[in-house]
Amino acid sequence: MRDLPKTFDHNEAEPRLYREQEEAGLFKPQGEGDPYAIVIPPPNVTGSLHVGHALNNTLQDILCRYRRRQGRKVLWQFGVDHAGIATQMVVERQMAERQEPHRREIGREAFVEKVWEWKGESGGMIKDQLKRLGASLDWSRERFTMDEGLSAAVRRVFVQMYRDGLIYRDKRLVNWDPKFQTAISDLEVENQEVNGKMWNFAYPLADGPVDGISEIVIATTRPETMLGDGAVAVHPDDERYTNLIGKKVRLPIVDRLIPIIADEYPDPELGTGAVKITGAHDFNDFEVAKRHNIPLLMLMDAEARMISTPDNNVPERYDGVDRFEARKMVIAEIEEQGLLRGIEDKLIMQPFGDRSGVVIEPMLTDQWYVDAKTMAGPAIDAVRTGETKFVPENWSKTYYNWMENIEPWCISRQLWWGHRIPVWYGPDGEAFCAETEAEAHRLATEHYDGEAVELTQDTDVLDTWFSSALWPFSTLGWPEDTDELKAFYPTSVLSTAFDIIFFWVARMMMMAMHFQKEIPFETVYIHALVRDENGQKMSKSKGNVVDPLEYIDEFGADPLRFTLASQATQGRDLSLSKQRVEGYRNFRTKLWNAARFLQLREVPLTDEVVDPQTLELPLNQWIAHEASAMSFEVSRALDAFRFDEAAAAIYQFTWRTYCDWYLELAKPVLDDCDAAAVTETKAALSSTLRTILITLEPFMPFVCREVYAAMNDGALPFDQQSWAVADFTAPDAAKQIEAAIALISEIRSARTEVNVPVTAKLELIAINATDGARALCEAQEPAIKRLARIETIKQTDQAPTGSIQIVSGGTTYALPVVGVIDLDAELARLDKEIGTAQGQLKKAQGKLGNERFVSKAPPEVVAEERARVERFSEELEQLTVAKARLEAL
RNA sequence: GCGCGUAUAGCUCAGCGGUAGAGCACUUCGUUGACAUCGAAGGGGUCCCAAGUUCGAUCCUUGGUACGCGCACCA
Repeated sequence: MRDLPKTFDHNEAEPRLYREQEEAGLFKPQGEGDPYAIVIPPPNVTGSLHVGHALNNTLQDILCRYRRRQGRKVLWQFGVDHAGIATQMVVERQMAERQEPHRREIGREAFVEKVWEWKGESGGMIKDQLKRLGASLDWSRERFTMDEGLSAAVRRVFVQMYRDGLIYRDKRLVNWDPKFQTAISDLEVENQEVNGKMWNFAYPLADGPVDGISEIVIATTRPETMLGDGAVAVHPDDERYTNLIGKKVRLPIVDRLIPIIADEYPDPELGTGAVKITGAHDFNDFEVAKRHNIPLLMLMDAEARMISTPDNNVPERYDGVDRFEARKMVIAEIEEQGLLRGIEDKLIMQPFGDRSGVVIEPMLTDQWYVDAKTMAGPAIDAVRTGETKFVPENWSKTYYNWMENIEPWCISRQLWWGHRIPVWYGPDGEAFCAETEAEAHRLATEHYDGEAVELTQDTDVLDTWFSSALWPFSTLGWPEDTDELKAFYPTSVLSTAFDIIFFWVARMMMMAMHFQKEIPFETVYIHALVRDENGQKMSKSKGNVVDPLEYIDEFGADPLRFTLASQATQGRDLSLSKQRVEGYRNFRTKLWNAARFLQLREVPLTDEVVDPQTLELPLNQWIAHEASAMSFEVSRALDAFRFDEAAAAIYQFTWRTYCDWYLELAKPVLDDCDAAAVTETKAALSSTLRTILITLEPFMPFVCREVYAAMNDGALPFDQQSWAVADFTAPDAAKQIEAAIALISEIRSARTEVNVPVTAKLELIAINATDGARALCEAQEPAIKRLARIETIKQTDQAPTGSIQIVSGGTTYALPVVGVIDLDAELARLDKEIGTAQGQLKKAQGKLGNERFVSKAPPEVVAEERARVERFSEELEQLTVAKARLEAL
């Protein structure tokens, strides 16, 4: 046993303790137990630890440490995501800051080289931060979505899906990000409401007025796209326009003739009921254009600047003009021509790139797609049958909702950082999809009848989420048939935030069901969002972002972890407040000091196993009983992912039960009792502390390890201690100690209320004590004396005059306080007690007086109510007697 | 428009068909040998509103109010 210093220095201890664990190999799968695996949601290589990571990784760490101690062979798989757009953006920005040439100038290969360099230098930051949090990840198995093995997995999957027809190339409208000049998926588009305008333009009828009508007025929020209009559509039932269907209008500015067509799409209630159709720049219009065979005119280049081509007929003055500038020009020209029929302010939904923040442009391009609809079927079934469970369960609805309406997944990105699409093209554009270039050549040679041809690889890379979707099996070594894959797949739990269900969880489900024919994980635990202490969403612009590392600096990782766990309830976001972290820092200190108390009394941690059955003292039986209950409660809660309940149980037990009561009640035993009682109590003090350390360790690994190591006297190393605690109950002992606690509390309360000086030692007189009360006073005499500041305990059948009287457990106790008693205060106190008893009695009697309650309520409820009536009337009687005596003085 | 969620103490949140809880904050008292990062005692709630189901509703049902989130649409 080594003396614990007065305080726990987390800044010194935590890094040291972490190193010790890592060096001891504790984070690697150990033993031959039932495998338990969690794959970490791979942080971005650009990432740094934010509160969401802190929460998620704390919870995963708790699960892993808990399962390890249960003897499971635990793998917590670490890895990092290459984060295509995000990383390319970071590196490009850095290059710009250093005034280095743009990536296009240095070329693809050199740029990718630079990104790898950058990754090597600054990509590991989050690892150190996770270590500071205490995350027990297996660093030796670190993977990267672009390492060799995972890249091979990506190619295998792509080729397989291509051959199965689940990946295909298609020309359709995509969400185009003009800043990054790449396509992005629907999920990467954020629709935001912005203040915009709606303009009404008149398109003159080409062949003169029809029934006196000479123009058709369309409404648009995007005037610049009118340059590419291919038609004007009206609803077939819209009587205003029936006569115009089939006529042509002269499109202003470009001076093209376009038809007026009838289609179900226009809503007669909206706008003018006539809709301009720009097939190449609007998703709805694209569908209409396809139905009516209307030409799709591309208006913009990759940077969303207007282009003038022989095809689109756009006047040359627009060539190279930014789309928003072009908008102004169009409006001005329309107005000049006298065709502007109105402007209206309007809130419009505008699509923005989630990374770039610029307005997304629908563009007609060739892209690669995954047939998500086909893939979704088995993934939906896996959740519906309960093979994979969402916790909390209601997230499965979100999952179904999305999966059942899933659209093709655009997986190609016009970026340089990422997995290059494994497709090579022949001179005639013929595509050869293969895992290697050599294989592509083989296919090509075969295709071209033995003729060797030049092949060029597709220049696009894959969506980052494509490789993440393989994470649960690619990190275990797939496509190789590894031992890890056999042992740890399917993984046990996936823990993540709800906003990533579509991006990641759903796609992992689809890929896993297709390639493993088995679920990727048994449980998807969806944790809450961390908000600031006012419940506000954290954001850089609000300036309310909490840096978890600051809390770790100030308080240590343990309190932060405990705070996050204690707040991790189901179905509600959590608010992270500094005060709460402080509160749990105090909790850590409390535990520390309890351990110091044991040291002071020379109680080390040993492995002298105390069989609770052999305990003699009710006090020790009681703490063993409580410790057992606590341990089972924590297990139950963790099994159900109720981190908050687990944290509450261990907190409550450690502070309230062990420190407040058990240590205090044990002191008189240690001081005054015989050697056997002292020995037994020391053993119980020790084994209960050990239970606390074992149970708390998943939540507060650092302080628990430090205390255990310092106090260990010949016991097993901490990590060999098992989670299991004897299932022990001692109802009689529990009853007695609870009664003692109740009595002591009531004496203390009465003393305070009647203003008895704290230092005054009183006599306690049990009046006509019940057998139980007699036994209690005898067995717990030292404790009652010490904790309630009692001089002597007596039994009598007559209350003395001039005393406070309390009723506890059916017995009246008198505390003679002649000279110090505050008569009015005691009267007031008794009145309060009487009032409470009366209230309870009335309530219970009321129920029993209700005929229907007695006949319909379950018998045990009725019986309970009867017992309450008895108890409260007795108590009331005793209190009334006490009051009468007092008044008689 | 579709879907999900929340409303309980001053604050942040648990909870339960039968007696309403925790942490923090607040009040009073306290340098008794683990702990002032502490201890003891205490104050504080129409469990959002209304109706219904029930012997009994804070809890279940319906409707309302307020707030939040996701998806879709808006020429």
